[in-house]
Amino acid sequence: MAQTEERSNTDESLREPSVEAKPSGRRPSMTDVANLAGVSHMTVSRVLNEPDSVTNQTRAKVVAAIRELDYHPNYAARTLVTGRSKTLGVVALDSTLYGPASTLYGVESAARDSEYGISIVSLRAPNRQSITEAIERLRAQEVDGIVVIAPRVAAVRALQYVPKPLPIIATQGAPGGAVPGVSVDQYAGARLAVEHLLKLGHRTVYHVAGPVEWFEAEERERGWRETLRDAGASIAPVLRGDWSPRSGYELGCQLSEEEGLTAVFVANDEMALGLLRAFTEAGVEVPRDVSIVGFDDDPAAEYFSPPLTTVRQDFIELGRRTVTLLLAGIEGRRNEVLPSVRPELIVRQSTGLPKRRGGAGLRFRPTGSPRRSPR
Amino acid sequence: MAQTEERSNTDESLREPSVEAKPSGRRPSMTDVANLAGVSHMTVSRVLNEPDSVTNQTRAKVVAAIRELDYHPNYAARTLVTGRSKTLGVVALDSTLYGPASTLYGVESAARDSEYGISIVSLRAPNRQSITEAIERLRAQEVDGIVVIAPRVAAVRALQYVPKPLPIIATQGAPGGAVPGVSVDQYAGARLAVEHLLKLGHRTVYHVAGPVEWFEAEERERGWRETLRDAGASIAPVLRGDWSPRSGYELGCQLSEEEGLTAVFVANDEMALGLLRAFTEAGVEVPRDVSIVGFDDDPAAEYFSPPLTTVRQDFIELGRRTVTLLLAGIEGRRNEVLPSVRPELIVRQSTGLPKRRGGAGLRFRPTGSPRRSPR
DNA sequence: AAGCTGAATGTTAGCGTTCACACTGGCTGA
DNA sequence: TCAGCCAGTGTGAACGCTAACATTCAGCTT
Repeated sequence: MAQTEERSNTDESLREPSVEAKPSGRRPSMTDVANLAGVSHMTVSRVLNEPDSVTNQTRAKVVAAIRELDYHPNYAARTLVTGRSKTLGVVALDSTLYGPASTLYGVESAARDSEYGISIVSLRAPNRQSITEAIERLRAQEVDGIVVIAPRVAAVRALQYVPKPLPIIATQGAPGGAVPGVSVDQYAGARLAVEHLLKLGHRTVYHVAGPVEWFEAEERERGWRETLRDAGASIAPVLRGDWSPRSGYELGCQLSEEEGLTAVFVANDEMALGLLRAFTEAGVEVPRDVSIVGFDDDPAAEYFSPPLTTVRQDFIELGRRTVTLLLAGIEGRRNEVLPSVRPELIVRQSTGLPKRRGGAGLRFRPTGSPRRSPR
Repeated sequence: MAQTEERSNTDESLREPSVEAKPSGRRPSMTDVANLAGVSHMTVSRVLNEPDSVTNQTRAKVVAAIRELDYHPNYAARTLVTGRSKTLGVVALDSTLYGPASTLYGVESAARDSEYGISIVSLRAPNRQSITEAIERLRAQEVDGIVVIAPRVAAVRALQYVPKPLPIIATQGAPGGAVPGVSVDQYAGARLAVEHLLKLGHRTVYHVAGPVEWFEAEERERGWRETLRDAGASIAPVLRGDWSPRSGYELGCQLSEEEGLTAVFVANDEMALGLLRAFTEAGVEVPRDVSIVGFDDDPAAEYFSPPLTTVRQDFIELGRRTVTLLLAGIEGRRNEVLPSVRPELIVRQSTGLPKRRGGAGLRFRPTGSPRRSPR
């Protein structure tokens, strides 16, 4: 009864509006809408995809029918026939860090504005196989393009093995690399940080870098190194962490024993927090004894002790540009180039004038409670 | 030339193995595999979906053909006919916070293990309309079920308006609520925190709660309140933040002026950081003057100044159980109940014995004056 | 007035799967 | 011996959509 399969073959009167409602129990299809509106399913399709090719009057009827039935197009069917899913894949590594999480948010937001959905795959291990596997997985889901928020050198190298010409893009990727990328200008950000320190009068600046193989880490390090070089300052050996507060802490313990240290540029805020902690424990006071600059402007950075001077990256904008570029690739407009996003220095209280020259080594403090300021 | 469209119509000899390879330029289809293996497309389908219903020999041939052509099934076609996409939708609010980001990671990881993909939609505003819209969006993408990592009361209420019986589940949702949910036992976590403080000798504990409308906030508050009540302690009015460090800071400024305050239970680590900062600025020393306990165990908490005593939630496990429950719903095994995840107290250095009885108001350095005002 | 044009709409044939059923043919049991 | 069965396989028809082509018919041109 519910199904009316025995519709007569001589159906001239079929095109009466409202005849033949949707068989209840199933989601309404384009044909159901067409029947209700008294048009062909193709007209419904046109109303959805190229509304201008349909009369105002017809369109109104169809729109009304769509509303009445609460019709939603079936993406699977559309994908099957067009070969496009209107979905972007995102490969994320370590998405609990502030930076990647924000970038993901920016990407999602921008994709939505362009009517694209987002499928996400996290990486378990940051090796090439894992990346290849993630990409395969997304390909199987028929994504139209892929964003990689795992800007490691190895990752990008792995991308080159992607067999089919699936548009792919890396955030914070190497500018001019084999895989197109959009990035915040890490190099410029690093320069901002180091120049700030130099301007305050520090004679040189130490650097706690991110892990090797990460483009961001490399660019920040390069910015640091070249700024120092340009200023004729001496260049201390680089210390290398893994972005985590823990690694910052461990490196901080080392640094607190370093003679003559007055300023550190740390490659992200999380590590800077670890450094701060290590210095506090060692009785090194920031910024009195040592100035610290971070990177990212994690919302927490403002509440560190002391509030952290850092370089702000606009991750949302980064996500937005990434999607713009990827969609350009998908729609065939290759080779579009977007300028990198400018970072911004946020000066807070973790930086100050260098300690007066000739002071004692850092690890020697006046006896007594090391934390209490002499008041 | 590349395309071989003119394949003859009289193709009786077509079923010869290896005759008629896939027309290059297109992704191989099931039929291409079938032709290569000398079987029907249906046999290929069976090899993929119910391998046991096929002879070893046949299966071997088919598998070989699949390998040779590097065949991957077309999910869109499968989804179209089965009505299932093997994709889970995730609605996330504020996914740059540590908790939600970790949960997302746990969900993704668990979904992958069950061969499900993840589509994500972020919420712009935390209102009901936005949630409904997000769910609509995911429904359009034909997800098989939805996880909501935005455990607000309003959100869950919105879920009840979901028209079709789409399995839906909320992390950290109300146990026994209208929408099923899995959660870390927030109530127990709060008890852990407050009992710890009480055991140290604090006569009462203040509470900085999360925003109203959040289940987590409510449960933590309830745990705090009941523990205090059970201990016969007095209950101070609740302060309410929005999870952000900034709100913690603002509330901390207020609290630092509070007479008789010796212990605070803060509903998450980010706000606790803000509190710490406010106290530091006000000259209130933690834990000497005031003890603080947070919630979540953000990896950064260990490096706060001082390192934060907090309640650890296993977000990964939470994500895992959420997916388990959701898949049970999808596969028709409704009403499955999973026990909540136990939280764990991590004692660090932000808690200690209460200030020696007596003592002036908090913003004054201890000078040995009696604390209990002889009222 | 006949023919042409082109905008608006309709018809048909897939896209690559799975589902429901039909067909084999070797084995069972009477 | 032969109906009956069952495991293994094949056939054809959906699923809901869009692409490509076909049709209609008002408004022109000639």
